[in-house]
Amino acid sequence: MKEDRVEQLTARLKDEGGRITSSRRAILRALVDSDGHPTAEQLTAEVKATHPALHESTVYRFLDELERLDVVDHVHLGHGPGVYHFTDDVHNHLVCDLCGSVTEIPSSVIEGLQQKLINEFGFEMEPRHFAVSGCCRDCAKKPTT
Amino acid sequence: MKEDRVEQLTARLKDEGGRITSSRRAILRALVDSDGHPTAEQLTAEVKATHPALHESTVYRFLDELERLDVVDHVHLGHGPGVYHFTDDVHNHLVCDLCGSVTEIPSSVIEGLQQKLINEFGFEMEPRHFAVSGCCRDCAKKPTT
DNA sequence: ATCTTTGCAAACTTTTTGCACCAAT
DNA sequence: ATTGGTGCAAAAAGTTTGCAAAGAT
Repeated sequence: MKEDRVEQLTARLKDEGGRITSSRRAILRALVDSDGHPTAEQLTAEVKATHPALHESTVYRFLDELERLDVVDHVHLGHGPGVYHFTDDVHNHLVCDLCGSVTEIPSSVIEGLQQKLINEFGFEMEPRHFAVSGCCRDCAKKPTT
Repeated sequence: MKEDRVEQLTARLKDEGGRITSSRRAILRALVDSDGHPTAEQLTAEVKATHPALHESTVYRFLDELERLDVVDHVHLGHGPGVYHFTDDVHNHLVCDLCGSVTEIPSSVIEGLQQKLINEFGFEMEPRHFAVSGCCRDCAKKPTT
């Protein structure tokens, strides 16, 4: 349940010494409700509908806090703003350079590479902060416009 | 020879209808000389030493032009400014989230993933615009500071 | 002479910060 | 009553743009 999710997270926040404000609850709601990869701006807009005074800086600050608690993570999908998602939603992103479409892929797809990087370079790839850019199936079909 | 490289590129530019100015030649020199991944800012600083009037916007515009000609490419290694490199210098980057170090890896390392993405998702990964973030060998050793 | 390219200043986008006020504990 | 969170405005940081002057062809 999405309600539960919000409650669970506010409890977590309280545990860590954080305070629960209506802004925060509303931002969490928006984050839980958005089944996608919202930007800070989109979250702000969403919450402003019911909470007009909310400022973008509050959203950024709260998202930072949530990142510190390892609850959310942000990814750069391309040149635009970063997008946020829950850390337990583990997957990776294929971003099309041409049309900007985002395809989620299960992390199993990249496990091979992950292992190789550890073996050969001692590098622990962070699969969450990782977007693969390229050209999606649809754009590959189209003649170069 | 690096001189040759600059000549070859100016010739290429001329072919495409571009004009060769002293700024452009100097930017190309700086790009050829830098054996790394210079940012637009670093290139500007470099060239300004001998060409003080140069403006950052000129560098950006010229780099855009070079990208259009598929001579250079830019990569986002992390949160900072983009870095530029010649497209024929094909390699990939491992960027450490903690210390920011950049490890170049041969593209052979990622060929497996590349093939998998084509087979499973019809997605043509663009290996040049692709940085893998994570934790490098050295930082993995250190206790979390 | 023409048409690019340049330098400049100013806008723009995304994110961060300083500060006084407000609100949760 | 504390202390942390908020709104605001302003500053960063990186990049782009409009424009008139300068320069390459």
